[in-house]
Amino acid sequence: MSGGEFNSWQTVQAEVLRRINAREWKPGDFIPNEAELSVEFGCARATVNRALRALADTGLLDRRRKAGTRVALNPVRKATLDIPVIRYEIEGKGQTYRHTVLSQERAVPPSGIRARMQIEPGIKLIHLVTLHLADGKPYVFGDRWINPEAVPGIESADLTVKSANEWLVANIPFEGGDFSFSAMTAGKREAEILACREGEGLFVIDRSTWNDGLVITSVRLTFAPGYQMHTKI
Amino acid sequence: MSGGEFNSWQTVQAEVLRRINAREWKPGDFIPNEAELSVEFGCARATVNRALRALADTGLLDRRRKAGTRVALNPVRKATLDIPVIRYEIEGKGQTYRHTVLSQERAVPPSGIRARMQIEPGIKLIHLVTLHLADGKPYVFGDRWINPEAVPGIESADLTVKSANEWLVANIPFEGGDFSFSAMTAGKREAEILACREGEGLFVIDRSTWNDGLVITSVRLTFAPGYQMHTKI
DNA sequence: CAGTGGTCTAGACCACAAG
DNA sequence: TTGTGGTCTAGACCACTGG
Repeated sequence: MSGGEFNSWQTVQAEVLRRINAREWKPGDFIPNEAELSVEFGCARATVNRALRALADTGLLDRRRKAGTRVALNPVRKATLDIPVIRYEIEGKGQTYRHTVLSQERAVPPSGIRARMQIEPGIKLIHLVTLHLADGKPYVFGDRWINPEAVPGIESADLTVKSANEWLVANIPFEGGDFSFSAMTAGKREAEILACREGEGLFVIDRSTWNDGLVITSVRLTFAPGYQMHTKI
Repeated sequence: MSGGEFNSWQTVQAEVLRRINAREWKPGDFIPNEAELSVEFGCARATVNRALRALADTGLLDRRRKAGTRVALNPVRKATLDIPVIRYEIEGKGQTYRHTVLSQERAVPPSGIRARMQIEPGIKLIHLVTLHLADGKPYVFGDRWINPEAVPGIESADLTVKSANEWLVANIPFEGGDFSFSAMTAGKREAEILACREGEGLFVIDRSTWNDGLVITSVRLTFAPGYQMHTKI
């Protein structure tokens, strides 16, 4: 019964996982507390803590002070997904990257963008449409709004050299971002830009990033047909 | 210069973040080692370690033994996204959930599925097509293949009561899964099942889960138009 | 109130990899 | 070889929250 060499947190984690998988601890069950497990496993409580905390982070355990630790009832697993810069994504596949600015202007944003970015009516933002190409073929195009108030220096940047996204991540820190993933149907504009047929299903990412309570930029990335985003648990 | 009350790892993390954002530590720069920081911040090295490790997990820092810790050069940020059970997702919005089995049979899978699931040619799997409805309207349909070798008891389960996904997560442990997100164009079949127009763009999730080196199930979820997946950094 | 997880500490040893 | 992060420990106190 008493454990053997469970002195590393990975070992403890593996054993806990084994017991969950073997249904020795079933979903909803409380498991022994950290002190008890540390005795059983012959290690420090901090080691048990690290192992259980990691499992809780993935959504497999549910931990609450005083209540204890239980095996999660509804396994809402958490996957982590990488948000790469498009250039790295393309170059990582061994393809050559190029991007072009289709248009750049100051304009009053539509209401949807205004709401997303918490902008007063009538304020003009920078509106930038860019196309990113992999091996010369359209890969994704970005329809981006930038709040110049939140981005000092953007006016003087040459965004035809470095893409807006790259310039922003290199120059403007941000606290957080919202992402949403969806699909859309290619209209005339998308079909032309991405060189695909009208009516094709396209993968879309909408992203806003903010800092100091100010929304910096909001962008819609529309990918050419065939794009896939991957992740693992 | 010497820090004030940086005795919690969150405080240390916040200060490190501030320095990165303020460009006191620029992308690519090495930052002081843990021992030095623990002296400066007046806390234990373990506290600094926890703070820096958390930042490295989000992709903001790059840490290597002997080399040291540097501010990440290419900011591949990591977002975590929840993989909920569809019923909970729908019920969480206050809508009523219902699902129906459109077909269930044993069949030899197409080669794509065979490759994904590492199945020998000619082996029959369980093929299950289900539709999930929110407030009576089509929400998503699942085209699923199940490896009966990896899922004892599936034959006797009534999957019209509990959906296959729910039955699996409740009864079959798994080590990991692959996810891919993409878009497709609604064909005749999708349009009929989801009650949408042919040619609409649809959001698609392909997921495989495995355990003990055996692929348990592979499913393609095709969502009705308008579906969005959200996450935050 | 009291039990549980959350965290900090000081010190120690180890594992890895850069030089 | 040696510096750096990675981890373990034993003990302590704290914070939250269930009863």
